[in-house]
Amino acid sequence: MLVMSDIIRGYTDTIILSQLSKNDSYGYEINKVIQEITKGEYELKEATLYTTFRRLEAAEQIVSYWGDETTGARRRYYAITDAGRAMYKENLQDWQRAKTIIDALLMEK
Amino acid sequence: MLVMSDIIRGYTDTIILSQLSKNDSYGYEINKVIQEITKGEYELKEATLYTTFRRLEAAEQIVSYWGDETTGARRRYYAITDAGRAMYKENLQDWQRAKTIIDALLMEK
DNA sequence: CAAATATACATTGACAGGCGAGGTATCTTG
DNA sequence: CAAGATACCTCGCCTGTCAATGTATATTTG
Repeated sequence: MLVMSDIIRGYTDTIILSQLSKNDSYGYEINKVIQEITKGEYELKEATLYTTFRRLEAAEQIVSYWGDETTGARRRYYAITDAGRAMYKENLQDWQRAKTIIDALLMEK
Repeated sequence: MLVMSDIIRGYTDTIILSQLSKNDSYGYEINKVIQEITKGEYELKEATLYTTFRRLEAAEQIVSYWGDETTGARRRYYAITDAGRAMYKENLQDWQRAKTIIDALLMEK
């Protein structure tokens, strides 16, 4: 009933901003990194990944540019903006608060 | 952009199961208790609360019965079922895992 | 060399949860 | 008696997730 995707729901924006706060990257790579970090326990679905890019770009929290690969498939790189960094910082704080709140609400007496 | 409701999204079921695992209760009271526990930082919207009751009851994780108040507004009490307790236990574990995963994904290098 | 697999992008449409807005009824208190 | 608290409920919109589907290129393997 409650699946991992529901649990993580709402964090994809922050997760992607977090990755981009370290360095520019592209969709396929970000997904790979996430799988590595979580040891395969969590995978962003491609549809979700790309909708999230669209959303973040529309909100001007990231910008994109095409890579100049001369070989292999083309890559669309993303870079975080100042607004994105600010949002990321805020979301990090919210996550700390949320953890405390949910822990308190789920705590067994 | 990221609001508390998004953050808590997906946990309303578990939060309510958690409350009912302590004792039978009714909607209005559960909401009050949650506000107290979170010191007003989080409030379940009524629409959400009652949709959640319907969902949990349909899934046979809770059952309901009318209180026998002779005064005041009538109350519909809810009790957790065995299936509900099992689900609650599972969700608690999932929450622990989710915390670890999200922390890892949001951790700044 | 053909087929399979990996890399890399993208959209559409359905589904589910949250909730604003609206509604009903009773009791208490100033 | 008006206002506010207690207590319930539903409808319909919005938003995020994702299965399914599609495109194109490069590499590996039988």
